Amino acid sequence: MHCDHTASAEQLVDIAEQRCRELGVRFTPIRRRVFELVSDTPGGLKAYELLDRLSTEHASARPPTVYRALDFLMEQGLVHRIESQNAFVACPCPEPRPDHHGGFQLMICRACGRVEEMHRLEVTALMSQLVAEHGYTLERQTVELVGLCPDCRSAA
Amino acid sequence: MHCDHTASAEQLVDIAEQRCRELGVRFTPIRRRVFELVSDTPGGLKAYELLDRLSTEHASARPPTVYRALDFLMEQGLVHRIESQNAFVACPCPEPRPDHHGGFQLMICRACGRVEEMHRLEVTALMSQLVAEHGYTLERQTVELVGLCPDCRSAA
DNA sequence: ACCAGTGACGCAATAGTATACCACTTCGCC
DNA sequence: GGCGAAGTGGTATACTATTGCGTCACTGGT
Ligand SMILES: [Zn+2]
Ligand SMILES: [Zn+2]
Ligand SMILES: [Zn+2]
Ligand SMILES: [Zn+2]
Repeated sequence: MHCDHTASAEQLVDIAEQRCRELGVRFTPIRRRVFELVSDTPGGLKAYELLDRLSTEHASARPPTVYRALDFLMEQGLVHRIESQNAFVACPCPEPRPDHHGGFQLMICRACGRVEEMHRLEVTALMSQLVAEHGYTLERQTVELVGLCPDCRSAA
Repeated sequence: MHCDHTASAEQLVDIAEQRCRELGVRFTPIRRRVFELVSDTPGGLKAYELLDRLSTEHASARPPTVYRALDFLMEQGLVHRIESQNAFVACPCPEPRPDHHGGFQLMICRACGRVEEMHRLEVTALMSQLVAEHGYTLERQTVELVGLCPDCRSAA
């Protein structure tokens, strides 16, 4: 039920490559590099920060370059968008599943920017029930929880 | 526990005015008009749409004009931001409370754009528990649920 | 090996969202 | 009336994201 989310950035890249092969989609050098950069940044990366870093080694990079790569990675469920911050974070799951795609929760430290991802079925269940009470169906959930992480809390 | 959310736009404006008086903050003509425009739009309004509408009657309106008004209204809890859409929606609560401020959930129809607001304590409780298990504190939650409303579902 | 079809990329322009800054006015208070 | 704080006008700019089009590279079938 819980996957462990302890994979290193390198491991995530290997897993992503493997996964793309299985799905028959192309993990091109640009996509790979973008995924590496996002994976290396625990707090998530803004698109133009990403562009800056990518530019240093890939001079022809432009906004569409990074947005296209991010769109691809999001479609594969390898990267998620943090809506409340216009930022992008790598999915830490070693084995992203389809049901996970629209059903994860992010926990964000407002002090240090750490982001942790959860995918708790109870949350999805509660949300489904909630919307059902109003006659809605649930297709996608955005859940972003902002607070203080243990480290920052004890520092304060 | 549940407030009814059936107030008309006019009623919401009156309530907001009353509320600002109580709090000792100024419900200026610009702020009032922005709140009216947002309240009149059930699916929420984008900032520049709002600017367009405001401009027709208030020629000197500029982006800062509307963002300042929106910031004020959000501080008072009269308007919420829909993070996943860069849009703003009026809080339908006749009596917004402080605990409500960071603890509401939005249900959004992807077909017609309707937005309904809920503030269910069970959700906040579950989120608090969830983050507590990871040692975090919870200060603010963004919960946006996208799906089909009853009308759009039966139409499909 | 050849070719057509598709998808990825390079590149320029533009659309859309939000803030910084400074001057001036209005308000509430003394 | 004088004062400080808050609100507004106005300009500029920063930040975020998409469109459109031409070209190139990979893929699959022949
Ligand atoms: Zn996971
Ligand atoms: Zn922290
Ligand atoms: Zn309410
Ligand atoms: Zn609908």
